[in-house]
Amino acid sequence: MNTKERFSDTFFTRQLMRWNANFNFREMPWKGESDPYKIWLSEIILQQTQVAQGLSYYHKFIQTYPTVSHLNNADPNDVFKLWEGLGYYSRCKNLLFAANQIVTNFNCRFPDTYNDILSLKGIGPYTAAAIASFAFKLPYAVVDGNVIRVLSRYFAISTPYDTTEGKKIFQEKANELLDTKQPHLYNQAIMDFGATVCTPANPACIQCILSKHCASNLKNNVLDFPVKSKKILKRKRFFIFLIIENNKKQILVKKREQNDIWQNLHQFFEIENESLFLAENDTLFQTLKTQFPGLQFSDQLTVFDEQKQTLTHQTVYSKFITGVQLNDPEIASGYSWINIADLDKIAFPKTAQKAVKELIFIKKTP
DNA sequence: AAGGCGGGGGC
DNA sequence: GCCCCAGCCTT
Repeated sequence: MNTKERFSDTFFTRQLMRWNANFNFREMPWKGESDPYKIWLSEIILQQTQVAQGLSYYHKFIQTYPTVSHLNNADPNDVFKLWEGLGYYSRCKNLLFAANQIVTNFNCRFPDTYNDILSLKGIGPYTAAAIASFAFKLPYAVVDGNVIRVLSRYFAISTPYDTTEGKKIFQEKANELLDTKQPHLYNQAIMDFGATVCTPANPACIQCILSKHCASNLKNNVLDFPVKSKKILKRKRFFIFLIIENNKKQILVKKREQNDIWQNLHQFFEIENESLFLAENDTLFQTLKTQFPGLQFSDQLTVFDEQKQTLTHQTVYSKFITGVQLNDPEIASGYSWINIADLDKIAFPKTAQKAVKELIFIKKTP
């Protein structure tokens, strides 16, 4: 083998496929699956989500909605309830939208060309390539976080991947490297390789069968790759949620429809106010009483639960307060009453789930 | 082109 | 604390 061949694309691909055949012991339920519906579900669930985190959701969804028709006929609230806790809730909304696209535009049959798959809501270049290759053996190369990491290190690509130019470069490189005769095996192989060998921190370069030809490893700067251009700014949010109860064991809630976090999930009566949040309880309760004459605050006004949640772009602080009733119905416009016993049928953000659980628990214990 | 979107886990 | 994860949509 001459030098040119050793450092060629075909060398990379051949070595990777060899690793896959002999040393890839990663197991996942959808591996080798050919039902495009199941592959689609697994891919949507795993967008920006680690396998371990998405696994139980995959099983729940397959069991509850075994076909695209089941999903399309479902009550959206039930689907969101099943998605509850997984995050990135627009994925769930788009899942429902796409299920309808498949039923109405494609006569209930999952589309079998790259462009038709790409036309479905919530499916971008990565997911379209994954479904096209895994379900239909079509020659499209996936580019996900794993692929970007492996390629940027092996070829020492220093173009930031989160730019238009970077995306183009990585996609083109991935296309060149693809084993077009067995794209499903190749795509699975490179992602498994990234997830188990060429990991973000502490990559296993010592045992890596590609390390002798890996440009960044040869320069001893593996951890400088991949290169990213933007830094995420984080802002703080302070929410006070009043758990307003009537004398029929009902709680005031509404679905979050605004352009904000937790769209399509539910919330209690919301007050977003930093200084109020940070105030002492006495001051907080006193201010609430004067600012909301339409509410009636009991003597046992208490902070029921307090939470801090770290999201990608925000740090969210939440207080849940009980002991509040309604004087003036006007205050509650946009909200509606729900039986406490039914609170577990609708989806809430993770940060509210402790409060929800305790509410239901209290209701059950007289 | 840039910004927003959840929650969990590794270090 | 910061970074990453089988990315995508909207503006």
